[in-house]
Amino acid sequence: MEEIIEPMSEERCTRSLSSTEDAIYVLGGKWTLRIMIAILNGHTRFNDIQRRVLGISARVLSAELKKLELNLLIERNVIVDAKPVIVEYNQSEYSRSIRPVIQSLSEWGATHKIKISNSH
Amino acid sequence: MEEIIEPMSEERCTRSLSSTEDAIYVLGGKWTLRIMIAILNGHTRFNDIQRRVLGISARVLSAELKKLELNLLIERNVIVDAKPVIVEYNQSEYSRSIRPVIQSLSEWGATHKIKISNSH
DNA sequence: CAGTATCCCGCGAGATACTG
DNA sequence: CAGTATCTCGCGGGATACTG
Repeated sequence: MEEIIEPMSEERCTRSLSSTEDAIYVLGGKWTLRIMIAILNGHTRFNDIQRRVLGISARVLSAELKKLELNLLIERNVIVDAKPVIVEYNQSEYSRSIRPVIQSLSEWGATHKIKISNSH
Repeated sequence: MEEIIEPMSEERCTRSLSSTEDAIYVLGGKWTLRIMIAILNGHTRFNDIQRRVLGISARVLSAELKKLELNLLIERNVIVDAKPVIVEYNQSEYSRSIRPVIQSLSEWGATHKIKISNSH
C-alpha cells in the first residue's frame, strides 16, 4: 500500500484559506488598519481620526467605523451631556486580539521591503 | 509599493503602520492568497490554477501572477522542450516567509468567525 | 463637531473572443 | 495550453455641500 505525500492536506489548507480570507476581508481594506491604529493611538473622535488618516473622506471614514464596530473591534460611545454631543470611538477589549496579526504583518512587511529593494 | 509619506509624529508606530500597509498591499488583494495557496498546494500551471481559484478570469490571474513574481513569492519556469510549451508557477524559497503571516491571519480569522457568530 | 446627501468619475474586473 | 485584446459596466470612493 502506497501513500501519497501531499504538501499539506487539501482540506486543512482549504479551511485555513477560508479563515485567512475572513481575516483579510475584515482587516485588508485600504483604510481599515490605518484607522484602527489611529484609534489604538488614542485618537478617538471623528474629526481627529480623519485628520490622522490622511486622505480619507468623511463618507468613507463613517462607513469604515461602522464596519469596525460591527466586527467588535471598536465601540462607539456617545457622551450626551456635553454642549455639542461628543462621540468617541474606543478600542474594544477584543481589539487586543488583532495585535499579533498586526505584529506579524508588520514584521513581514518590513523584511519584505528590504528584500524587494535589494532585488532591484 | 508605496504611496503617501506621512509627516506625523510617533514615528515608531508610523513605521510599524507603514510596514503593515506594505504587507497588506502585497497580500491583501482579493485573489492573492487564494492563488498563493493553490500554488503552495502544488497546482503550478495556469489553467490548473484558474480551475482551483473559482471565479477568477484569465486576465486577472495573469496580472496577479506577475505581481506575485515581482514580489518574489513565485517563480515562473518555462519548459521549452515540450510539445506545446509548458509554463509552471512554482513557490519560491522566499515564499516560506509568508507562512507565519498566513498562520496568524488564519488563526485570527477562525476565532473571529466564532466571535461574530456568537454576537448575533 | 459628527456625520449624511449627492454627484460624478475612474478603474477593477467580468465576459467574450482571439492567438501562438 | 498560456495567455492577450477589447469592451463594458458597477461601484468604490473623491469632492463638495449640507444638517442637527
